[in-house]
Amino acid sequence: MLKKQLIMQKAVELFAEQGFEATSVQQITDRCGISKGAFYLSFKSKDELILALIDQFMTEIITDIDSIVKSNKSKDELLFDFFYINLSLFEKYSDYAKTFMQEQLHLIKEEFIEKMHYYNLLNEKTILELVERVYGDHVQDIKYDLVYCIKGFIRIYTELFFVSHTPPDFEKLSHSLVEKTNLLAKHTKLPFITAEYAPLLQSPKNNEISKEKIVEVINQNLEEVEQGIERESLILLRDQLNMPTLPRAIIKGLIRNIRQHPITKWTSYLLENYYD
Amino acid sequence: MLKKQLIMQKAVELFAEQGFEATSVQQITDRCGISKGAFYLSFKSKDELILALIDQFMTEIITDIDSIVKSNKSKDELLFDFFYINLSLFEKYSDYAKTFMQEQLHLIKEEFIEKMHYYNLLNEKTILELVERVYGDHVQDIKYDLVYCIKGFIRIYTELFFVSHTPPDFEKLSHSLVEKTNLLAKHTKLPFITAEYAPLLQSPKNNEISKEKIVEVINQNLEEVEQGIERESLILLRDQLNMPTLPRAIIKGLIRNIRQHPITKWTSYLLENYYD
DNA sequence: TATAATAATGACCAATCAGTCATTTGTCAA
DNA sequence: TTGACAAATGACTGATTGGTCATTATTATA
Repeated sequence: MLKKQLIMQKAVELFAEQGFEATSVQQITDRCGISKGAFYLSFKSKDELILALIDQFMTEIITDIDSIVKSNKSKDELLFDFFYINLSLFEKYSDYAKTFMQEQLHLIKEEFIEKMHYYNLLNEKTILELVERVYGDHVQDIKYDLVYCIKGFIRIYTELFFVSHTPPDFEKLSHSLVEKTNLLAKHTKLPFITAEYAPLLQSPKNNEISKEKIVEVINQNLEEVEQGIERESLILLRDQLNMPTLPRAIIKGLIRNIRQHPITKWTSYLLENYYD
Repeated sequence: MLKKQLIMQKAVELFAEQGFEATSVQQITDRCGISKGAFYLSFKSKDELILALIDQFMTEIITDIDSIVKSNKSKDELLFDFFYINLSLFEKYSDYAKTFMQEQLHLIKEEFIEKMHYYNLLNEKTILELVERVYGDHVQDIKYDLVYCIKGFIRIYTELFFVSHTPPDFEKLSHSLVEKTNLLAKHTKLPFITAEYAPLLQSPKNNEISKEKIVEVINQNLEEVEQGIERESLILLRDQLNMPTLPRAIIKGLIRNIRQHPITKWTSYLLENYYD
């Protein structure tokens, strides 16, 4: 399990430098100081490594952002924190971001694209929730537009940091983006994304978080998490999925218990959105 | 020369589908219905093909957009037309856009990245000129921010079209983006990109358009353009670069003469910016 | 220390690639 | 019809790839 993490870490470094088509398994194992054969003890194939990296990166980002949006911060703080965390995460995981954060990047294999698509929709849902929380019903007609403007802001300023190599002032940028978003929210009269585009955002075909899927993820978690509050909470939560008996407050509390742990926080995100 | 165009056309199709790392020369020649050897009669290497494609796409886009910005349209029309043309061009050259329009895409070779960087800076300069023309001195402090917001808008809505496969309504979107840009231009008080970022935009190291470079491009044009107004204009303009004698009005007129021709319009762009 | 079980190795394989070049095909004028 | 030249071909090469597997090294157990 430790070896696996080492490979993923070195691999994403190389991918950010060269792209994964251009990075060979040999290069990865060389940088890890292990043999080529050892790679295939951790991953069945190079593709599986890439899928694992996408999962690791996207679940990390999405849970942290969703956590901010769902926190009980004031409306004023909320938008600022959202931008600030978002930008900070992209900096922290800049190797991942460089490798995967291009929407229609050449992920060649359909499998990769689908996965990114799925995570992207989850992310859009979170941003939509943010907009609704911050601006309430006043922005009903323009909320989808706001989601895309926010995405556009983040995209282009992140790119600026990647290209310019200047030390980023996330504080200043976040304040600036809050102002811009507020301006658009208050004055926009001509939204572009109206009803006909909305379905894209509202959980299409495979965007749904199913009970079975969550149970699967929990069982996976249980293999990796030792004794402790998290483990107990996981087991109780799994039982609740199959046979609900406990009151909502308790369930909420159990979800809270697994919010912080790096292995289980994705599960808490899934559950939180399952019970909404 | 015709063969070269065929190869470029089919190649960019395949690149948009698979990315160029994953596309083999054999695949390209198969789709063209020619042999592999014939490819190397038109291009010295696969890399040379990619560089040629970047040149073709970026010069096409940049000249057309710059042409709009430099036209004598009213301020009201200008911004709308800018968005409309920009979006239309991305649709027209969607295969190119899919392949190249990802800023930090894995163009692996330093050479590719540099080229894209260069063109990107030219594009930013054009957008800056647009902002200055439309909003005048009122936006002195926030103009660089506006440039990036405009880029962000275009980026994210283009992506939306690429992903959603819905028929795009450029008219509606352009109106919407005009409104958004106007809002930001009128009310923004907290710009992010101030003096310290500005140098990035103001013709750095290799962003300059040199006389020698233009002469080189003109000589290349002359090999491809037959007799006609364009050819005569090119020769006169080349002479003017080496030994200026004619008044500005005449030079402007000569540049106009080569504005429309597909082969020479990039030259007209270079000259226009050389004489500004 | 001896034995079993697991972890790690790297030579090897088949497939694929960009690029080459001897050969063939096509196209002229004489 | 012939011959000279250019255009086009595709079998071939050497290098690189993802992935395998017989062998070796390491660790744990008795």
